[in-house]
Amino acid sequence: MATPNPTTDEAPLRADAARNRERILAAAEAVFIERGADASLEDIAKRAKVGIGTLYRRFPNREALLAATSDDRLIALVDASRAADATRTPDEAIRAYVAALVTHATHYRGLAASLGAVLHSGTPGCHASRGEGQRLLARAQDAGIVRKDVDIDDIVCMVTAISLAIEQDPAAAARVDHRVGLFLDGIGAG
Amino acid sequence: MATPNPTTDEAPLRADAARNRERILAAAEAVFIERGADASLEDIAKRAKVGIGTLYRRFPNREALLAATSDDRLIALVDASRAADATRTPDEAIRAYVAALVTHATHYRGLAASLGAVLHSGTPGCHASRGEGQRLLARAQDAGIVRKDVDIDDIVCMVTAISLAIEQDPAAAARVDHRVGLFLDGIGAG
DNA sequence: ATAGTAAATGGAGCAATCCTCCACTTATTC
DNA sequence: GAATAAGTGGAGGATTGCTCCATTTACTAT
Repeated sequence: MATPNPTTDEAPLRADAARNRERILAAAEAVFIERGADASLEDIAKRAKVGIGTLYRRFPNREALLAATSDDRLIALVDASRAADATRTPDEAIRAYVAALVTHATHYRGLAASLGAVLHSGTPGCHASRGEGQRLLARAQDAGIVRKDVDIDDIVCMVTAISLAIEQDPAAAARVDHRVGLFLDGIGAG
Repeated sequence: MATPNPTTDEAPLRADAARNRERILAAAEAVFIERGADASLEDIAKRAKVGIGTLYRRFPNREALLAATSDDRLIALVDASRAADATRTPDEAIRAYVAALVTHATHYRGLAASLGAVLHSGTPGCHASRGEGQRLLARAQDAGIVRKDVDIDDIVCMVTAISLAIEQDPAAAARVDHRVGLFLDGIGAG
């Protein structure tokens, strides 16, 4: 029984390990919000009341930890987008989704710069959010409002750039919709 | 004589210090290109044959060093833009300038993410390049080919996005003009 | 129950880097 | 050729990243 869980190919965690994993994630979220994405991993281990070795065993590097803490929020964001799908035009839907991603990427300082890596990490939330982005993009392209040669990574770069600008100057947060509009007009099939 | 140099309010550097400053800048440029914007500052000091204390005295943090190494190139870029001004339409001029900024921002890995900070650092090159961007933008807006609600920071955001895309996938470099075109179409006063 | 074993743990310890501090050196001025 | 202000270098403390492995713990089969 190498693959007891059909959605992953990893053996299930032992009960104590699963508990610790959750504790690490909760601590990481809290510390990242307090101190930014470059916070000390030892601080996180300490707050989770776990040895540093345990943290590294479960999350081999900072990226993995960032991705894992993002996971729940990314999935929630995808669910919300799917739920609202029927009530929105393709244009509204993709704008709303991009704005939601920006909100996610500015949840704490330093996350924006890692967004690209997080969305390539292969976690469930990463897959889900890329998938939803692709779906909305395809829908917009089918509707003829976005060019065919735009892909999901173009969108990720756009979200990253808008988020970095907010990090450097929080006043830019007021211009998120404006900028999303600029970019989407830019990639529009005029 | 507190302000012997009318363009800055700092006392002029002693001859040896000015020499070392140049050596540090040259070393920084080389090391950043080799190892990216997060290279070790001690490596830079070593290559400049200067103590680490000297580097910190002149450039109190990494941002300052990044901004200073960008300065010459930014000024060259502004000069080139001004020189070519008479021969270009407002549209051509702004496209060329944005493309030049992208080239600058992709000069080494990690610079794109700092572009916003560099262009807010207050160095001469930073002022000059923002000023030139504003001039070209105003010219394009007066000519009715760019929306009135676009500002220089929107442009910087756009340059950042395109540059990040190139960093993640160097093949995207071939599509710079294409992407600049897309986004400038987007901010056009259609 | 309990013995066997594979998984999990924690933290000591080494390496890399940041950045400060200050005793010493050097350029400049009068 | 003093006087002095500016500049220098690098030792060293602090922080952090990450590895390694002796020890502990949860699960399983009997």
